[in-house]
Amino acid sequence: MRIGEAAAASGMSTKTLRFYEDRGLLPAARRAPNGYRDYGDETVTRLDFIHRGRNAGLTLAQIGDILRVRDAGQAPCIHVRDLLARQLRGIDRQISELVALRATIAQYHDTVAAADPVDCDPESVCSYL
Amino acid sequence: MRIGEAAAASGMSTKTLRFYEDRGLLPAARRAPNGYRDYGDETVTRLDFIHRGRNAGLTLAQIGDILRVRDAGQAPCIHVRDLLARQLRGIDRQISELVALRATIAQYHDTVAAADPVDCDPESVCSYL
DNA sequence: CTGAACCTTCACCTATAGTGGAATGTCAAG
DNA sequence: CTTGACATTCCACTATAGGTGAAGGTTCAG
Repeated sequence: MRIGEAAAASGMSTKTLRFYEDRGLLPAARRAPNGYRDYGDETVTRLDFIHRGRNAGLTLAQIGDILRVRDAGQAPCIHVRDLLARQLRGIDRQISELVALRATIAQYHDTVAAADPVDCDPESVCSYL
Repeated sequence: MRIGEAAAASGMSTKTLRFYEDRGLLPAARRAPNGYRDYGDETVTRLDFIHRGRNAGLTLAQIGDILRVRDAGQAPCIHVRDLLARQLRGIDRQISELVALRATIAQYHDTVAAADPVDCDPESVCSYL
């Protein structure tokens, strides 16, 4: 698969794929005889993982750490295990922050929804927004 | 409470507090006769909320939206309700991304932890990190 | 009276995550 | 055999977020 196809399949630009390679999120791609990058299907899977990580608010650096650990696969040392444990704790913390925040916002929402919602003038700027 | 105390109480710099005021996350502070900002305890609570939001991965803009809606309190219009509903959906999406990611990472972690973890040479750079 | 803490304004900084553009190479279709 | 779509590298530039620094001036406690 050429870079354009991989980009299309993952909803990213070719620029972005080369950029990810440069940042170590994608391994240096196999090359066709003409020098073009030649990707396998696993690259699209990997790009989806990156995409999900981004959506979840992880930085490229964090995602890169995880991917590199996963790539290691065999012969994991104790430091790798600890890195993953730290990532898990960080994500757990982030999830519980979000859940708490969600509860707070849900409460505001319920209060607002319970009151008879007055439709304000759509022409004027809503003073709360 | 002066800005320095509020900053210390919330673990931020005075610069940051003025910056938040500028961005609308803090209301324009009451002023002492000498022109110094004079904060009440609720400001520290508010700063903590901002802090938690940041930790959860929300942007200042998102946090600001929530705070402004909360500040509105009375007379909420339909747009406010919709904004809150959108925020909730966004946060739900973010949470589910994180939960999915957590599962994936937990799986890597378990695999690694199951293997007999060899401690690698602490002097050399770990090739996976 | 001096120094720490405050005020404003404006510029600048660092990181993150890309994007644009130039100059060039490859290749399939017409 | 050229034209157009797609590819290559490399360097510069952009946008956004979230601040920080510096200049120049006031206020106040010791």
